[in-house]
Amino acid sequence: MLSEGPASGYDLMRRFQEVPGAIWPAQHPQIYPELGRLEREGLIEVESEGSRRRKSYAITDAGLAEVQRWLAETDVDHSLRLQPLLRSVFIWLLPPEAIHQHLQREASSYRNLAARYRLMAAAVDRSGDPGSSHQRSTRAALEAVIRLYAALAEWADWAQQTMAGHPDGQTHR
Amino acid sequence: MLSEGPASGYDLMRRFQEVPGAIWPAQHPQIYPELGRLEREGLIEVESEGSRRRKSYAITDAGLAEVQRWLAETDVDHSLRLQPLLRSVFIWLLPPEAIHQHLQREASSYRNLAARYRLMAAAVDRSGDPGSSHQRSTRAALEAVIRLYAALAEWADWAQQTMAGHPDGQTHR
DNA sequence: AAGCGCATGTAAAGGGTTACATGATTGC
DNA sequence: GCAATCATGTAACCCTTTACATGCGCTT
Repeated sequence: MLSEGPASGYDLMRRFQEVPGAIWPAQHPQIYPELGRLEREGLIEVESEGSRRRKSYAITDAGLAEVQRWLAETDVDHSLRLQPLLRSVFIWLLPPEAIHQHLQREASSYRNLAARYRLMAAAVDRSGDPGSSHQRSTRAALEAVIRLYAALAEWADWAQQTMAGHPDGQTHR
Repeated sequence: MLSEGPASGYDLMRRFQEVPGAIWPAQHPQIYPELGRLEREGLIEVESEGSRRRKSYAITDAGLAEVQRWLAETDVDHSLRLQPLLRSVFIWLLPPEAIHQHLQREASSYRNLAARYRLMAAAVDRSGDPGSSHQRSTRAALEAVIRLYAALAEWADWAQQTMAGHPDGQTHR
């Protein structure tokens, strides 16, 4: 994240509450030790110190090279380790009414989330520096989040149909 | 997973290479200690011992109640902590050709994955006990995986358009 | 002077992966 | 007898979360 410009641990913490945090949450107990580690490894450096003990870090050339190496050379992990999907595997253990209710709520959560990120995307589209690569990356990530939540919303509707009452109906054990 | 019937650690390990493993991978070093822990807590019990030290576990009433409690009472985690999305946030650090290539490959990976799970889904649809709740749950989880990979494939195509050449073009720093 | 938000840390515990390690049975 | 597969485990390490803990500076 420091490749976008210098920042303190506190700055990063707040940034993690916005776009990147939607995708990869992190809180301060993870951030501060990691900044220390990266500094020891020479991938980032203290760029300035401010009031209230504030330390601002900047990425080094070695750090930038390492990010680029990671992006270009490491294998992509395509697994979908999503808790709602795990739940869906075992949802049959609940009584039919509870299944119905659960999927209903899920569908509505997903639609809310999709709407929230659509707003964020609109804000990005409006705000400055519209054609920069960095901006377009952020926008692309947001687009993925929007599409995935939309897909999950439609899936929850579909699942409700599929799980719904049936002739035979083995129920919840 | 033992709510579907008794199984040994080895059985579970293999099952994790199939449908549940697509969603929540786990390997044997996680499985065996966990079986020990669950047994100590009375949520599962040794149902039988076979040759080659094989121990088959079955879920207890307390265990079943605990799964149901988890499904019904705990908050759902809706975050999308997906590595490809994290990568997309920083992809602008690569040169345009590399971005193009990366997104191209991603799109193709997602289409392959979607196709693979469509086959699995077809196998489930064909195979026995077609209307059972358990079967329908598995099928629903597979449907989610298929739809998500399909959505990611289309997103990668879209992102390629969006990231592609532009008048201004701040490039990779 | 009190309270808020800025700012940084540590400790303990849980979850997950990789590597190391071994024993038992079956089929060729 | 040998290889493959069944079957189970441990150790070390990394990542993440929750809880505990503290100090600084501005505003009212």
